[in-house]
Amino acid sequence: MQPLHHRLVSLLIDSLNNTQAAGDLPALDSPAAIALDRPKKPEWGNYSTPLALGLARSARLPPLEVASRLLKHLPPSELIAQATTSAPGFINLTLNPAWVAAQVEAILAAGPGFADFDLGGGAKAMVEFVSANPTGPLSVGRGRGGVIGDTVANLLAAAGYDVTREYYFNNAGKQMRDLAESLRLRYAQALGQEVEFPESYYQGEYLTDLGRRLASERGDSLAAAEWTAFKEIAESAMFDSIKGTLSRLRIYMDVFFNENSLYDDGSVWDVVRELRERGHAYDSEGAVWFKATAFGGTEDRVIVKSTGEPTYRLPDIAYHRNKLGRGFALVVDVLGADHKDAFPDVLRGVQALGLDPSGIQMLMNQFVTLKGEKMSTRAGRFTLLDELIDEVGADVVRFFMLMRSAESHLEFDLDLAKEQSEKNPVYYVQYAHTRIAGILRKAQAAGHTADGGDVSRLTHPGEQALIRKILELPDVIELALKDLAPHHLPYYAQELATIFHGFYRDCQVLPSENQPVDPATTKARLKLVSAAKIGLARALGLMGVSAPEMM
RNA sequence: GCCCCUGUAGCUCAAUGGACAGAGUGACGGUCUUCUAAACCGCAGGUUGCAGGUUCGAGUCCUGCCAGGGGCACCA
Repeated sequence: MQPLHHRLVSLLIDSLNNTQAAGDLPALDSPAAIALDRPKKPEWGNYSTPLALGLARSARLPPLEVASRLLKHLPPSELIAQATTSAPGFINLTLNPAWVAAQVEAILAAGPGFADFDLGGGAKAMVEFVSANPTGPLSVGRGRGGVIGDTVANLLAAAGYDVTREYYFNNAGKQMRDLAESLRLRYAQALGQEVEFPESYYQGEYLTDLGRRLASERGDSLAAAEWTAFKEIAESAMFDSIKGTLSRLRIYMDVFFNENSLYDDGSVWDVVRELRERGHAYDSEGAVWFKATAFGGTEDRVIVKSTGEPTYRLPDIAYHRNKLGRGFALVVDVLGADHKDAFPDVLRGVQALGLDPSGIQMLMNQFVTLKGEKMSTRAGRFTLLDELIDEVGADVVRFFMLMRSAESHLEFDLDLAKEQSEKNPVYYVQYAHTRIAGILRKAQAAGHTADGGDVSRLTHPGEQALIRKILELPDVIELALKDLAPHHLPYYAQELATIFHGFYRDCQVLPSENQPVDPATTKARLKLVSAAKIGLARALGLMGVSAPEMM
């Protein structure tokens, strides 16, 4: 179902063209975008636009005059019941209640695919997220990027993209060597040896546990083993842990991309060679520099150290070229605040290779605090994502991680999250869904069906408001994608739940002893609540939150 | 010192440059022999960090300050 505002904007564009063609407005440059708001006051209709306010100056006419001329040429439409102007120059559109009511059938026909629409045209899109190196279990902070990335992937799929979820990691380098040596020492300790454990090593308890397990399972057979043996054991254990945690949050990656493969296939060094050939890399002080300043950077960057080793920037550039080379029209990098400043250099690198970086977008998320405590993996003073899931469950973790805009700091309110009551917004939304499920169960038991229900009876303000709200979901999806702002989803879900609860209060569906309901009304309302159930379930599903039948 | 993000009700946060800045939570007061009260209704709460500017219109854009977070490596 196409976002509703597409259809309304298209009417306004027609109106603008018609008005100009009729000579009622001079020829003007069409505005780049036509804003459409949902006004607060009922007398301003369901949608309004400041279009005329923007045109007034170049048309040399009062805004209100522009608005009424536009209205005169607004093409007739089944969507619109009334179009008015209001000071200082707004155009207000009221949806046609008959059209609104009829959409219930369309929602029911769409079923679980309701709110899907074609924006991507089947183009390949990738969301790269989590991307933690396998040096430890996932922290709470990683959970935010994980949930955000997975939800953006869901949104892209709903909007007609062919989506790949990708996890980028590096299992070489100093980090992994430190991890291996840390494990070796923990293993030695578990065997009863007195060893000094350097502060720079990984302090986390998970390695102590793993060391003990090794000691009990393998005895001292690893005492003389190479560090690479410990690396393999640790890496495998850490990936098991990471994948396990992600699956508890219903996150499943399509691709685990190893940075090493970019060395194995030579593409890292190809980048250096090509940058040199294009004149965008040069040697200085024994290192190879990327001329980032030629692409708007504030300073040039070392890509190969004087030791001959690449810096992190080089494989990053090679990786992003690789992404584009795999045919992804859209690439979303979900990054933590600590990596966002490196992103522009990656784009410049890709551009320097002669590629178009415009399809690569960044979704930065700020850190998560839990009870005000800062988290640091290396110091081992962090709260594990697994512990948080144990505490509040996957639904609450997902919903809370999505609730704040990504660039805003997220203070995870554990007390509220643990609250299994009306205070918790997750349950508030889920409860609306179970209320509907309850009505449908009861209807079935009592022999009420929606068969032959006439949705044109759905004219009550509570009914109309509910339908209009359900119809907003495609618009919310599009907005969330345009701004890469998945937090619009939990807000929408809460609004939809609120409006449903209001409907529930005002509009009895099934007859009861003290509340008789016309059988035809029951049938029509059964259709409506089924449509509301579809909308709620879809909104929850996009967030990866379950939609329970009973609570 | 420079760059990026954030600063909005007591608290946690929304608000594509549009109309009188909204929710939740907390406080207070109501509504259950219910289509499940995990709900609903009412009431209270604001100089949108500060100072300028841009325009028909600024929480939103620009400049300068202040505060918090993140970065500014031949670390990732």
